[in-house]
Amino acid sequence: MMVRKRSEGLSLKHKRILEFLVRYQEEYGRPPSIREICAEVGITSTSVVNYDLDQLEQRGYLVRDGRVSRGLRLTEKVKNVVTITNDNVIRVPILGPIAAGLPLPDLQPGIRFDTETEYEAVEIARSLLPAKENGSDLYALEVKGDSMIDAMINDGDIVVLKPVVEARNGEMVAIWLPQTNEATLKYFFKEKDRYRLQPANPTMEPIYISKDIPLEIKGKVVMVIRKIESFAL
Amino acid sequence: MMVRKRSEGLSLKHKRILEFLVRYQEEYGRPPSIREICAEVGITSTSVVNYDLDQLEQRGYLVRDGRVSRGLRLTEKVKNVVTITNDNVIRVPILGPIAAGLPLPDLQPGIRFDTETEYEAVEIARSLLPAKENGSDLYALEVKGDSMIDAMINDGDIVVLKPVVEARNGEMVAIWLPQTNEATLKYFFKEKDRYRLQPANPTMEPIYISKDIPLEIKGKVVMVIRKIESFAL
DNA sequence: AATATACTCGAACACGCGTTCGGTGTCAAG
DNA sequence: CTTGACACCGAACGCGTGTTCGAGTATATT
Repeated sequence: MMVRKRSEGLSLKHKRILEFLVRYQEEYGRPPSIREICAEVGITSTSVVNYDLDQLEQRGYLVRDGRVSRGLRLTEKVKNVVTITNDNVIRVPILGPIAAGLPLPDLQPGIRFDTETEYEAVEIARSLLPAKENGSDLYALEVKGDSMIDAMINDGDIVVLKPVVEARNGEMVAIWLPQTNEATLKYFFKEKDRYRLQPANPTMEPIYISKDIPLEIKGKVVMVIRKIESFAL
Repeated sequence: MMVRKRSEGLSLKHKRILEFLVRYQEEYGRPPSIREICAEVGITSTSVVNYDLDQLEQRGYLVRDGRVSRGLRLTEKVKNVVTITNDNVIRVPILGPIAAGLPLPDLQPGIRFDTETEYEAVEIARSLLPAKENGSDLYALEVKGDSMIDAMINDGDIVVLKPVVEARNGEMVAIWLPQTNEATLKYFFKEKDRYRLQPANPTMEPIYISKDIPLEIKGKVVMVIRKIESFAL
């Protein structure tokens, strides 16, 4: 018992095929064969898939190159139905400024920023990130003022962070100190009874913070980007 | 009569094949068949192309999926040989290191780096560059050591430069001082009888250099990228 | 009830395509 | 000269793959 749709629309099966086409194309860099589509969608006969592909072509979602294996190309219209992930570039939302006297934006690690609200964003080539990092939960902050200068981070720089609440020794993290109302970027080391916050500039002395003092880790810095326009005198 | 190459390198034919693979992939969204490669490169036998593809796989330029039609995927390494056109990302070649005691790589502004030699490269999203900058002549240097620390640039940072030989006041430039054998990055100001080289760190004092002293400007810094792995103790 | 339309199936066909193998010619090392 | 590594050829094999056809089933239309 199949669900019938009007001839103009897309049936559930059509969408499954389109999704598979996109997924396969992203993974292998080539379209699947008709029989591979059969296996995926659960159709036993190649002629049915052929039939469906003709329909999808007729409705403008793809173009078929007759008589060549894997001869189909997806069109722009597919983007109306299936979200296509670009493998080269990821968009990292800039959640706000970071400065000594400003609270850091609150966020729950793990949640994804959807397209509901619009953010400023920086685009980062995937090749700049570690291979294991998929980048889906990264966020960015724009540095205001000179307070991070001992971390070799200047006014206007953009820091890209991965949301974490705990840090391993040696990682550079964004820290919020509620008592002194201070946000800062430092290399983080946990010692016996204190935290050692090491500036990135090796000529500068570390700061020690007792474990009694509240300290919130907001994220781990994975990248710093500085766009240089001209000297701000 | 064919030109022989050493087994480690890439012959002219290999490059032609790789270029065709990229071109075909960009146009059709799938790899060509072996016989299509035959027709393109002017080889009559499919076994030869098969032979060459095995070599290219062995050298890491592609991955073959056995027994499936058009079953090959290009790897990142291909980008060292063939320029891949992509709207979102530009590839900036890393010409070498920059350090206090090292000469800066020589280059003529305007020339394009071709595929003769292989470069390391960084990928930068176009959206990070000024709109007018097309990015075709940019190059990058990898900072070695702490000598640029007064410019807030650390060991391992990557600086992206635009090749210029003259600088306007307020631009950050890569400078080579032949007399003291020093390469450095500073904000550049031309004054009456001297140059003023201003560190990026505003708490540090500028350096003054007489106009009699030779000074070569190698490029204008347009971006600094810092990838943070972990603290190098 | 009869007809048309849409969808599915299985099978067969013919060509596309990757793979393998024996053989030829070239060049450098032993 | 002999040997072996390397590049190339042509042909054949066999499976992958797109295509076509006849038939069956469900739903809607007349």
